[in-house]
Amino acid sequence: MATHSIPAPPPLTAVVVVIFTVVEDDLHVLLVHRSEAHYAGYWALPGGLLADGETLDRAAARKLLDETGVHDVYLEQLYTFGELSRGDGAQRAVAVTYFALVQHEQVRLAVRTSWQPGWHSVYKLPELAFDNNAVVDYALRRLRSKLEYTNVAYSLLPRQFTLSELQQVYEAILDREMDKRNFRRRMLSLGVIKPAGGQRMAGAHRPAQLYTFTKREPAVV
Amino acid sequence: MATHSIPAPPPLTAVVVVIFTVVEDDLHVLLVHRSEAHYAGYWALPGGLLADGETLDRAAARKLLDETGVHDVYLEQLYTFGELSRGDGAQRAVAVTYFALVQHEQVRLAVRTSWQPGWHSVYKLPELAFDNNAVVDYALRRLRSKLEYTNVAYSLLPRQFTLSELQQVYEAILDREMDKRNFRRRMLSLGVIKPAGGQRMAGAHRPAQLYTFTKREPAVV
DNA sequence: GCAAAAGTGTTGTTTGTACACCCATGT
DNA sequence: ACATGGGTGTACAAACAACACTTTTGC
Repeated sequence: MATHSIPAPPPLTAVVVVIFTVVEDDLHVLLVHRSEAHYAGYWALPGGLLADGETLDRAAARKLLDETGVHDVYLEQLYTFGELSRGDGAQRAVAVTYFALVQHEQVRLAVRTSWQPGWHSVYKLPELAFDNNAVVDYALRRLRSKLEYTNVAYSLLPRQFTLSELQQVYEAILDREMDKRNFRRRMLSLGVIKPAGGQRMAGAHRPAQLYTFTKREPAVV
Repeated sequence: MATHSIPAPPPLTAVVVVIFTVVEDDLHVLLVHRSEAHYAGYWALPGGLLADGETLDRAAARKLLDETGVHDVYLEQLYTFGELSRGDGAQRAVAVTYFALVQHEQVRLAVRTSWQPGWHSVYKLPELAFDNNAVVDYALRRLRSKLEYTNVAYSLLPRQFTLSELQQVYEAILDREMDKRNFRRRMLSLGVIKPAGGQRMAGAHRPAQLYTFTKREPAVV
């Protein structure tokens, strides 16, 4: 318990980013390995302190760029955690969390021995540092909900894609199978995608039509 | 611009609460009058600094109790604002915003000459301090969306109420008129309310049946 | 008996879900 | 010719929206 005579310093402001990507029909999140004293040896979400003269959104974008090399992707503030247990043990911290959606083909993970950044399936996560498991759960709930009424999936796919690829992204995130015909009808009637004109020949089967998102920026549909 | 030699102190953590209530078919928000140097004379949302050893949720509940005397009402974190312009002009602040839903009959506003706390219609707000107009807009959007798929309205009504009273709350928040029959059917079939048994005799017309919320705690319906 | 708010049903439209077969290609 | 994934239509169910008259009371 704090005493009256020695007021605690004000909490630090940290920014934490849940970076999602879809790799081979499975939803993954980027984790780094902690070597600091507190929670050493645990996997954790990437994060860091807010810098001088930096807005929260810019700090989140900077962390994302540092870890993955990507920018201009979907990035949204999630929730701010202010549990007393947060921080390095001595100094308390308030953590403003964000989530981001990236194409894993565009990501170049830093190869720093100490951090070991890497993708982990959200459905098979280990016990993470702090309350990071809860943060991922929260991010996943938000992502699932946004997927239903926005075009956020644009940030997980290249400019052109097939309907099957789009459906695989939805299925990976929602963790359930969907009907091909209903999915196609819904995507087209909501106007989130439109035919791109080309085809993709891939393997011993009928070529697939290519589609693009009508907007590659956040939009409610 | 900050120099290299004199690092700015870390931002302070403030908590701001958008307190909504419905008064006579109109949605109101609680504002206080600023007398501090920065934005002196403007109306603003109630808020204050996070205290030592206090979680964000507790700080928000404390502010709510200080301003209104109520507790155990619906209170949800909204968004965290980290614009550089926030703060008292010298010291930067990060503002974690919350919104609360109260019955105005239960509120006892502090009568402090300097603050002049009072209810203002959200549809006729003046220009507020900082970006507080944007905060109220954001809170209103969130409230409207929650109203559609949760039972949050419980926090705006007494234990027993008539269907017309409930409908007036919905109409004040959504700012549109609704059909009596469809509204009644929906509320009952979703199971958010149930008949309380009694009636209310009020004026020269048929008495109204009383209802209660099946749960007076947050629930998704 | 009249004014005022409470209460009540039906119909059409839209949205969502379930479901099975043919098509174009490479080998 | 066959294996592979791409592409298409229909029928039922559920949810939602529009709409008007009768009931109970106080005065």
